[in-house]
Amino acid sequence: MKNNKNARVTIKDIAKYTGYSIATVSRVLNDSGVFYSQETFKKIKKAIEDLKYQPDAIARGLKTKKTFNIAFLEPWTSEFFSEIFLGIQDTANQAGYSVAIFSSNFDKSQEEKNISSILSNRFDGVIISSAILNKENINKLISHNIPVVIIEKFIDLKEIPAISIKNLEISKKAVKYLMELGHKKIGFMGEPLEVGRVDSRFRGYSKALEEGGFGFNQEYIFVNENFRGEDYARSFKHIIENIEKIKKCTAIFITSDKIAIILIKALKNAGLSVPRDISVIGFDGLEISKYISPSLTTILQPRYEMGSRAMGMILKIINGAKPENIELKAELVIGESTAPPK
Amino acid sequence: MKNNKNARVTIKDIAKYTGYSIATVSRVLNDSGVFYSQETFKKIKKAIEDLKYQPDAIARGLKTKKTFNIAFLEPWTSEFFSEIFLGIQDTANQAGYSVAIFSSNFDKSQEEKNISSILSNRFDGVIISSAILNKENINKLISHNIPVVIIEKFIDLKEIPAISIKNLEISKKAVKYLMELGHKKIGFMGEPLEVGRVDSRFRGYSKALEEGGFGFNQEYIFVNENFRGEDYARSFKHIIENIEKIKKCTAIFITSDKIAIILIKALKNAGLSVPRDISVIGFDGLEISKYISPSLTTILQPRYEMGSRAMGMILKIINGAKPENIELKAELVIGESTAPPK
DNA sequence: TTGTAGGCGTTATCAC
DNA sequence: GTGATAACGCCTACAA
Repeated sequence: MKNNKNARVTIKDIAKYTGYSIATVSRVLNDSGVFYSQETFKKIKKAIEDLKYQPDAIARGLKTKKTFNIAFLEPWTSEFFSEIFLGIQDTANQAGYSVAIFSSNFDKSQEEKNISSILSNRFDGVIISSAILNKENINKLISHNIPVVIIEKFIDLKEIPAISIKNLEISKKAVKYLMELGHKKIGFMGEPLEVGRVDSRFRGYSKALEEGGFGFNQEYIFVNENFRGEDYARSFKHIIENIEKIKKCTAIFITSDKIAIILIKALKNAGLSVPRDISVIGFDGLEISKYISPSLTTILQPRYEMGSRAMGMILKIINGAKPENIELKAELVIGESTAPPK
Repeated sequence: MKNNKNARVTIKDIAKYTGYSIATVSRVLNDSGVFYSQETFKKIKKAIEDLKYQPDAIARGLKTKKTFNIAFLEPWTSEFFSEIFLGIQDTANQAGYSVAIFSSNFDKSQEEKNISSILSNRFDGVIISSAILNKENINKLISHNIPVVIIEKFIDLKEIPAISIKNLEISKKAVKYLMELGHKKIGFMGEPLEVGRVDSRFRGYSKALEEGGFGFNQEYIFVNENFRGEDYARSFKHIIENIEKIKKCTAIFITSDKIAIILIKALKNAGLSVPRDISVIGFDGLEISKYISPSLTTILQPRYEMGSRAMGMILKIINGAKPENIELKAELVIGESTAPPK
């Protein structure tokens, strides 16, 4: 039963090999009930083994309209997304789905291509944890009726279920912690407010100051385009250029561990030490943040859970339900980068 | 021309909408020559716009046996793989291919699932930059005649084209650099030799010692299972437990930046300072390594190029050629973590 | 319990 | 230049 070339083994080959019809083979393949005898089942299963048959998801999908593939959109394959992805994958696998990652590399036209590929390949669902650079793209997905869930990003479409952490609450808590240490000149540093959930983090920061009876000081706000993306050097340069202003703070609350790490380096370059001269709080709770010196005080996001819950939402939508938005709790982890002001 | 439900717009709809046959529509779609008039072309193009038609890659793939999808296998979505992926993607896109990432999360059964999904979904090529935990899996791919290329991993199958850096050469150079600084007690730390290309790195280390007239000292070798994977805590613990032995070295060459960073922290915990007490050289050249203190002396791998060349090899195989193995040059980047012994 | 046949959305081989 | 029509590999009524 050798095919001349390397032609795929199909359901037809199994049928010929066993003497059954393709219909029966298909039934066994799909285990879809009891419409075959034990013997038939065994014989066909054996043939599948013998011939190393691999079902053709493409042909199947064409017929069934289901591919059992989920797409995960991230901006960059960084450590931050690893555990989110792990959570997604575990939950997906359990339900019989596979998940493929699409990275936009912060590029608009790449995002376009990814969306187009997802559409063409009929993914059954899309989990987005990447800034959508072009809103049109998301409309394409929903207009094709593909279930979409957003993780920790702001998108002003109420129909799309979202999952995020309690950014405002935890940010407030972090800043209050700084206040409790005795800090009065507390800065805020991060990407532009429209990125991710930076706006909520900023509101948490403001709220904490307000509730603490502190005035809001524009001088202490370091929100800048240069912090966007993955260009470490650009962030570093920007900090160096603004070091004099930054030095006026005794503590800074930052929207990511990455920027926090860069800041600490820049301060050191300028002859300042963390936390002796300035305290620093990051955001994300990356593993690496525990192993640098000083280790970071940071906000740990429950990444695995964010992923698995997001996938759970997708499954709900696939099953016709309408999931509620979810807000998970984050945790303030105290490291070595914060101390009372001198 | 509204379909009752959200049915996909098909080539048939376009045909009906324009009055042409599906055959003609297909021709225009594929731009496959000049077998239609300008007018036909325009009309059909317009209809595609009007109806927001998205070609169905699934149906197309069923017929053509080509999906124009490439799979990239990584063990974990870390920063290290970002640029490799970027290189792959750029080259793939240029040739009209999309690439999806599959992460095994260091899990054998997940790897199994990924391979199975890739097979079922008929990916046109697979780029592997993940340890293959089960060799059977790779055989599945080649027995299905799917082009495979390996990046920076050791796999004992001569038929599979591989791309890597000159591990031996650059490792030797790094260790010689330590010797030039005056170090005599130089250690080697990393994952078991069968991981990735650790064996070549170890050979480079040994060779440098040998050529320098140094004896090889088993006491200075810290190769251990605990350095495998992404468990920072486990690596840290292992180092702490062996700190007395490690202290006997005045310099250590390490197989990854990640372990190097953890080592520096552990040494600090033990009251030792890098590079004052011990010099450290990492491997990979991650961005973050420049922004910790001390910044790492490390070996920079040309990640983007590794990716784009790997994709180039896949394209060659698809076109029927047999690509040669490639060895790229890496670069020793001097940071703050190395100094003469005290 | 099993087989026949039509169709999923395309492409490709024929005719016209 | 354009239009029927048969595949591609699978699923699924409908028959038997």
